[in-house]
Amino acid sequence: MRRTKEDANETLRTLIDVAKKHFAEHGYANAALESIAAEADVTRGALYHHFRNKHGLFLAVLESVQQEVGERVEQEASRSEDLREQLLLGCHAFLAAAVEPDNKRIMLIDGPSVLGWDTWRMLDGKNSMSHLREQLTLMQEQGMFAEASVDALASFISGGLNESALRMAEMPDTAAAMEQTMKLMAQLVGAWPGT
Amino acid sequence: MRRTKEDANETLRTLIDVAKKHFAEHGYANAALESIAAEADVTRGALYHHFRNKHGLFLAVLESVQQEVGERVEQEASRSEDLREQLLLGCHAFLAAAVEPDNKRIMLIDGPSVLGWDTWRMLDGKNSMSHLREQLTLMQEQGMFAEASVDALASFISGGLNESALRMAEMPDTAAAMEQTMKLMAQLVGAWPGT
DNA sequence: ATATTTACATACATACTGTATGTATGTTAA
DNA sequence: TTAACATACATACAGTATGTATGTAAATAT
Repeated sequence: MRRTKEDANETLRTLIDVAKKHFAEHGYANAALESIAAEADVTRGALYHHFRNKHGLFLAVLESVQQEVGERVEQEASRSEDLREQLLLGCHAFLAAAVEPDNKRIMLIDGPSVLGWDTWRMLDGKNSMSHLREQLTLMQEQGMFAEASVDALASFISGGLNESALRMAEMPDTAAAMEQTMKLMAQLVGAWPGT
Repeated sequence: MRRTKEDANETLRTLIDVAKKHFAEHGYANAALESIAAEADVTRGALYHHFRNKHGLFLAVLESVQQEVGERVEQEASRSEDLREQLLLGCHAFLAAAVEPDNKRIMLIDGPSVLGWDTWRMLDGKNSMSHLREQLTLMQEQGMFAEASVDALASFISGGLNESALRMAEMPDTAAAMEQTMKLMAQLVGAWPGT
């Protein structure tokens, strides 16, 4: 039985991967730890060895998802030197990542419900949300978004993007939906007074 | 035992009210039907007589909440003749309603997770969301929001408002938070090209 | 080489949902 | 007016999922 430390890390990652799939597919509530463990070729005992409880497992999954999405956003945004373009590229990357079935439900739907909004927000703050706020702050320092509160703006945009992603995911032509949403974002960012 | 039809209606409404409280306080997952039934002075048998299952009870609760919020939004919006003002008044009413602890979690957090986003969206579409879309359509017919897709815009604003409400609810000074958010909304709506 | 910790498995307790069935009361129609 | 039926519950039970306590073999530390 008992394996080496590396093997343990592998089962841990396997558990996260399998759990991610199950959470995305069935939702948090309907994902059974028994099934997850079985598909990872361990028993629930192993799962409870690596994670405190179901919440802990979900937290690990969400962290992994958010980190990956955050990296994609940052990477795409960095392809431009223009602040406004950076923001738009970042939003595009976020939307593209968020509509993926594996990410959608975990990030946007079950996340706040399972962990509570404040915890979810803290996690989000360590990833995509923090980039957004930084970017908006920079832009405001350049005179954009005149008197607006950056925090309020960041929340609004973040929520708007989330809901847009969910809408996009339900539409038959995702590409067209993306274009609609990005055109809207461009108008929004471009039209702001004090630009 | 057995009561009249009116008594039955009363227990039904009591169940919804008590359930609303429990769902808001503990969240859907941690609200026990046993406790809800007990506080309504019936057994779970009565609950299962009136509702198909826990989802059914939650659905009834959410419908009640959304309808009430929708009415408040519509009423406030109707206090002006100006399309833009109507929109802002409606948003203000929505935010005011959404930050209330009893409504927040049910509407904005657990709703999509418990019922699935599509079902939640359908429900939302019968209430606040439909008003928003109608309003935006009217405004676009007057030349506002030039080329933007009304659907995409409605989703974005709706999501933005939801997230803003959640942020506001966490802030110590809700009134100040409301002002920030409304100033932002006003700028957003006022600054749009094609106005 | 032995002790101890680690990485699991197994067995069990608990809690909650859902269902099946029972029962008393209201309702309706002959 | 009463018999037949429907309604509004209560009670008891089964199923399922989480979580916990304990056991065990292998790896690691001493």
